[in-house]
Amino acid sequence: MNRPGPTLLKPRKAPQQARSTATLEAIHTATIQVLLAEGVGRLTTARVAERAGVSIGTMYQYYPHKQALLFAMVEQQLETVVGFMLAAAQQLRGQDSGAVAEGLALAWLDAKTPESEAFRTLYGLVAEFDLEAGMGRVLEQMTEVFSGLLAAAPDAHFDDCDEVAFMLAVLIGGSVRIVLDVAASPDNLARLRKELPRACRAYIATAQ
Amino acid sequence: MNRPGPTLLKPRKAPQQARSTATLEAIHTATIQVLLAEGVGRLTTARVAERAGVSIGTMYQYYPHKQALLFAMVEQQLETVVGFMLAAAQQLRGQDSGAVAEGLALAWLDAKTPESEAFRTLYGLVAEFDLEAGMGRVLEQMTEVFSGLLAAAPDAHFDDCDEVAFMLAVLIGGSVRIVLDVAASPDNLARLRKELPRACRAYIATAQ
DNA sequence: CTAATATATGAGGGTTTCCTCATCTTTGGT
DNA sequence: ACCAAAGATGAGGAAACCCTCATATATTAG
Repeated sequence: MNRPGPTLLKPRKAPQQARSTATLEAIHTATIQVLLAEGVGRLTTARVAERAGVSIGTMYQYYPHKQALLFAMVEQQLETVVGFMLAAAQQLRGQDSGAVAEGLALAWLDAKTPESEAFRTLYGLVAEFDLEAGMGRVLEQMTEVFSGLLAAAPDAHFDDCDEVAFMLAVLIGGSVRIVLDVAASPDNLARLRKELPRACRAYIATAQ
Repeated sequence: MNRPGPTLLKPRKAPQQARSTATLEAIHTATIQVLLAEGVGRLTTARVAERAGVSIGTMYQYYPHKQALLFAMVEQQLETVVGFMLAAAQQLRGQDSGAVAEGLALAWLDAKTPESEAFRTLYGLVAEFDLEAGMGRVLEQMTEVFSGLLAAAPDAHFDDCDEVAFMLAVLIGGSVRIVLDVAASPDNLARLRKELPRACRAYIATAQ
């Protein structure tokens, strides 16, 4: 994997006037649109610029190269999800372990479902450079949060809290991802929403 | 997603002499090697040919274009996994539902772990064209097999066998995929191998 | 109003990549 | 030993792509 040095991935400069903020937004949404409409293989600077209604050069005022743009966008999406989950976690603190498990599952679904298309398309880029690292980071963060929540649950004590939290994160993250990725019919989503919380509760119950 | 018509993805011609079979093998392994060493972005016909020790033209004798080669390789990998799981399923037929759940989890792990690198790199291509369809197909097949197995379990009867089977497939497939993808340390694999069967058993137990 | 700064433009150089095709070599049957 | 079919070659045409830079326009502060 030829990951460019981290420095090279940073944006070139931040917008300072309202005008440029809008341009950046346009570029970002255009990127998603192109990705959706044409696929990763046809995601080119020219196409993005055209769809955004800006010139090619404008893009390069803010990002040193294509990769930096994509990296920034994925990074932002990941942060959104993490923020959402942290908020949900606060809501669940102190509840019984079963409720925590169910709540986390539902929260994850709520975080991912609405903009699932955008997520999917962006994750198509994951293989392009070293984004596994970013997603691994998110997984670790989630494990930590989950672990704290389970430790604070009044009803139970676990042998290895981290292990259970890791498994929970993996079960939730994995199943949601796979359904959104390869089988995102409303039907399957309904099934998932109904069964995943139950599965998580069942796992937690037998894990203590 | 600009999926090329299905016909266009078919190999150009099949090898008939031993020599060409070897060349094809060389091309296939070279593809994986390049993918591992350089990443999707740098997977070019020239690089593959060079690594395989054959000429560029030779590749195009068997595949009409790059996509067809990649498509064929992914397809083959998927078939391997399915075959492996079908064999495992036969072994589990007639056992109790808990044992079936555990067995399926372990079988899936065994199918995916050994060549996890090859799988990972190939799945990096999934976004390039319409491979979600292929993976969706596999998921459906697995759901069907799982469902049959659960229905044949002597110890229990489920309200909606298909639903449970679907969820089981999603839990197993998702968690294994995510760990191999983004957190494939030996440590995490050990955790998964220990906890996933337990989680599956727990889910099945509460689902009837 | 003016100067200084921020933002936008897009033609085009240099590179990379895909794939063809005319030509040559190897193989297997007779 | 001979030949038709199978297999292999690789220079190069055509297209796509990334990114720069000299130039032009908009905005803000003083």
